[in-house]
This record gives sequence, structure tokens and C-alpha cells, in this order.
Amino acid sequence: MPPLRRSTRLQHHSYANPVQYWLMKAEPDSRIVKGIDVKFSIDDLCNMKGSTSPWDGVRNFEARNIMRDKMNVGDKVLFYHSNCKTPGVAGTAVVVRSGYPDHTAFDKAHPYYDPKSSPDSPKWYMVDIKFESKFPKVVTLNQLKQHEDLKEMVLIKRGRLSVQPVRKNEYEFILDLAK
DNA sequence: GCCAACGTTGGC
DNA sequence: GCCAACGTTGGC
Repeated sequence: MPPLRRSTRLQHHSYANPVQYWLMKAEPDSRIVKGIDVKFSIDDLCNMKGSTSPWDGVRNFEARNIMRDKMNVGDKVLFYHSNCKTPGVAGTAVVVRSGYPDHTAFDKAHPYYDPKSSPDSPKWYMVDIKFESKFPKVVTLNQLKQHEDLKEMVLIKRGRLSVQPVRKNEYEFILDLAK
């Protein structure tokens, strides 16, 4: 029998996942929850070490499932400012680490602690994202609502979901609005 | 700060 | 597995 051969070249670039698009909501204004400030804006992401941050604290199953099962390194993210004076898309980011357990759920002292989650059987997951761009001006929710091309967006049709899918055409349309 | 919409919990 | 009660999201 000939030795089993495996092409490293193929492994490196033949089966890459196609880029997917997401929208992630963060609150740019200070708000204290169980003693910590949950504020996180596009500037805060930019100012992180390596302009990269874990997306911890998501405690919703649908959003969790997206991060755990769907998001891939290289996927593109619309960074959305919510629960603030001018809600809207503030910039873009890229997924740099795919789903892994959200350790803030294991820490009794942490506001995101969940006794039902443990390192052996994690309930909550997160990804890491890296800052890519800050729009010159926030593309407001109001603006988004005015475009027929965006009326099927999960953000518009449904709202209330902190990590959600975006169609490629929607992503590109919003990048155009940002110019 | 209000409150509608909707996700989650838990008794039955 | 239903569904009432409760909690959270998030625009306004």
C-alpha cells in the first residue's frame, strides 16, 4: 500500500468557509448592571489591546447558538449601538476567533455568572472580534428603516436579538450608506 | 422612564 | 407540553 498522503496545500485554501455577515449589538452609554458598567462602543473595541475583544455576556439561546455554531473566523460584523440616543450601525469588525465557552459565566463574583454553566459543561459561548472600521457618522436605525432594500433585515423585522444574521446585500448597502 | 414585544421560567 | 407570570430588550 502506498503511504497515505494528504495535501497541506488543499487544507490551507480549498475548503475555506464562505464569508458570512452578522450584526452585533452593544450599548455605547454607561449602564451599571450588578456593579459593572456594560458600556461598550466601537471606540471601546478600537481601544482594546490588539483592538480585539471577546463578546462575552450574551445570555440568549439564539444568539448563543449563532456564536457557538455558525460564526467563522473571517466573518464580517456590523457593530451596532443600541439602547442609546441615536441607535444605529457605528462601524465594522471581523471575527478573529470562533465560538468558545464564555468563562464569565463560571465566576461567582461576575455579574454574568450563571450557576448552570460550568467548564465541564459550558452553557454560554462567545467569539472574539477585531475592530475594522468606524463610520464617519453612525448609520442610524431611522435611516435603515427608510430603505426598501433593508426592510427584510432581522434588525428591522424583528429587533430584539443581540447577535443576528445579515445578508450580503444588506451589509454592502449599509457600507454604502456609511460613505 | 415608559412600555410593547417577546424570551424564559416553572407550576401543573 | 401548555401557558401565566415574570424578566429583559431596546426604541422612543
